[in-house]
Amino acid sequence: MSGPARLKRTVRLRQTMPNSVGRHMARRVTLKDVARESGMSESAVSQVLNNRPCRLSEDSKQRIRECAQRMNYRANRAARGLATKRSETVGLIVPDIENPFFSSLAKSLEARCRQAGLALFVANSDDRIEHDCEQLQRMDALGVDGIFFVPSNEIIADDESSIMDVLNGVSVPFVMVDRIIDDAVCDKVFVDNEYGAHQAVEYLISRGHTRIGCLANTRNSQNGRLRLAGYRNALVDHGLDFDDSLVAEGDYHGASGYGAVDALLSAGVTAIFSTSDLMTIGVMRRLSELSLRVPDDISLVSFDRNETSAFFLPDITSVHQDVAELSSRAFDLLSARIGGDASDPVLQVVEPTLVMGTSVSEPRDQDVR
Amino acid sequence: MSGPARLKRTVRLRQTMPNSVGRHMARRVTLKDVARESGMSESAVSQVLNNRPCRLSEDSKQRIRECAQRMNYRANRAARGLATKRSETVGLIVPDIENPFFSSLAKSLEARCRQAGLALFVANSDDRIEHDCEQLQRMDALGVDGIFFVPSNEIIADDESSIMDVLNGVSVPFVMVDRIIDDAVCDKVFVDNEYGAHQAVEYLISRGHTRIGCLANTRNSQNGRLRLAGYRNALVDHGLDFDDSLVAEGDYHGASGYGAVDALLSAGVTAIFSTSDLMTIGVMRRLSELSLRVPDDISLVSFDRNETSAFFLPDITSVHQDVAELSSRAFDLLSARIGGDASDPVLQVVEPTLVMGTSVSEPRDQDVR
DNA sequence: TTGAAAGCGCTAACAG
DNA sequence: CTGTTAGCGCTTTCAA
Repeated sequence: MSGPARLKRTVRLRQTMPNSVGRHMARRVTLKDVARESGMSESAVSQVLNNRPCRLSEDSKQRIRECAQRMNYRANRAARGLATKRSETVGLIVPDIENPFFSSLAKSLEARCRQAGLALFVANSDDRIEHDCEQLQRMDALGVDGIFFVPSNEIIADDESSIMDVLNGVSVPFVMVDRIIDDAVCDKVFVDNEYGAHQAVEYLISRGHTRIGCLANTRNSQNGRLRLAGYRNALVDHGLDFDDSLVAEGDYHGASGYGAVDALLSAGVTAIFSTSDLMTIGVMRRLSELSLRVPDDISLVSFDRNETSAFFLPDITSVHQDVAELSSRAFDLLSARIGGDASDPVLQVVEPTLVMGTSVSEPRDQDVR
Repeated sequence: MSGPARLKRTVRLRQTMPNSVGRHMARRVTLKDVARESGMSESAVSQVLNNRPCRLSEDSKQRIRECAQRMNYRANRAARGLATKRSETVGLIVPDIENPFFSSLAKSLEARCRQAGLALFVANSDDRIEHDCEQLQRMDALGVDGIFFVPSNEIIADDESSIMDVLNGVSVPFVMVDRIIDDAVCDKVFVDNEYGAHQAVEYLISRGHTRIGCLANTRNSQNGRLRLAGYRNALVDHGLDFDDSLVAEGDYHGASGYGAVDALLSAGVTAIFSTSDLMTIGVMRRLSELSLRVPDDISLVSFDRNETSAFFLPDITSVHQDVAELSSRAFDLLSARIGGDASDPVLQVVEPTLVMGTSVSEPRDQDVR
């Protein structure tokens, strides 16, 4: 349909700017330039442009401002930061920016920071411990005022020791969000994953299910283990046995959800608790291939709810993590620390809620055994 | 199910570190400290730690390295940047980090940058022109080495003039990605949206469809308009009439897809070309509610393909934008500019491909009219 | 009212 | 082989 000629098409064209070679990049105008141009001293210019309480004649002030404007002066923030030890910039490190939960967190934090006049820079660690360390040090060395940090799962799984050194070496405040390294001494805010799962499963039980499958990422996710724990505890709390064969291992991606369905079905489940949205998508696809309908043939509860999954049919009943609340708490905490608060580290828990959809009904026939 | 007591639970606890007040934040150790400690000059330390070709005795070198290590010295990058005019950091500005296309772009660029020893910081503009300007200036002032810039739609829609000033004032190279401001003088790399849409519609036509609906965001998306143009041109190229009533307006979100379906159906379409994944989700939901099956009752082609939509049933035939290719080109371009390349600005086009799924079949009965 | 001077932490050119 | 010096661009104290 397209010849290979269409591929790798590169157009080299002369743009609007007359005989420009590359883009014209003016040397940055500095404070000194403005000082010279306005006939004032550098310090005077600095004062005025930063609205410092200073006693210069209105005349001089005007002249300075006018000059700066005309010359299109903008302060070099790196230099300013060097002098003031403040950059009005904070960082966020996430394991996977493609994960809707984290991109939503990023957006939410960004909005909050902007309100406060801070810029937020997001870095992706790819869920790799060494990248966490790199980014942490880099942001610190670059002079951000504080850091929101969502650690890699690998860290929590492997060894906490290597990162502790890095963490201790960071010279700005940071708060740990969503995923927690127990030994770290810092503010932490996270969602009560265990409780969320507990609610979900308790609900299924209340609708009459007794053989409930659970799909969880326990291998490399602390939160995944907590969700499984919530599942287990809910069963136990209601006098049901925990049965290994009803638990499937997933990895937070669609394929693992897809692949887990058959085993769960043959174990005779009447409901599935899938502990992440992405996996739920895979589950639904497989169910659909098998011509099983939700909730008529099988009930389904999920975790999270992104823009995409919100449009599924049927509406999936799912555990909702309040990202806005999470961001807001994290922001307040970091903000206070940046402001100099030196009180003891704090642990804050955001409670998830079960959002009702239409993906759950009573089990079809009496349970087999 | 949970008393309000569980909400807003805040635990204030003493952490592992014995009588710490807040987190212990050591003063950052500086080059001077290392110099003093090792009995060498600052410049010597600097040379050694940066592996500069310098002629110091192995002995001194060792001592310096050992000292730096022991004192846990890490260079202040802001200061270094001030001195060297290089930060080894580049920025990316995207309109909406929650949009899977952009988060995927971010991740891809990040990987590419990391390979090259650059850190990538991502900023979100919320598709607001003033935020674009802010972020651009801020990154510039902070001393990044270059910027990947995906402009807000608003810019392209509203007025280009206001941002041109800002763009001209930026003192580091930048490349425009995916969305293009025509007047800007800089490297640009984008996907041929018009051609992608053309392929999609041509394919539908080849399968016998003549009444094809199009769902596009033309109001505030240049790329949306291009996709519509591709649709139109494909029709015309194949001797079909362009019919206004077969075009619905969307906004890239699920709800608009959902809402557009009924009108298209009553206009008698046998196939729908939905120009974005997110909208397609809404379309599918509505079709499903109406008990219309894809592709038996209606054919569907989409644009993009993210992790979520890849798991839909049926597989949606869709126009695929090669994010890896896009990033790679953008990176090479920026990289060259950072390296000093001053040749004329370049325009690069990445061709999208139509990925075959199973969402298209021949129209059911002969077309009505 | 205003400016000079010192310094933030680092690098680089040049002189011993 | 090694140290001194002079900045990078900005802020801030303090003296004039």
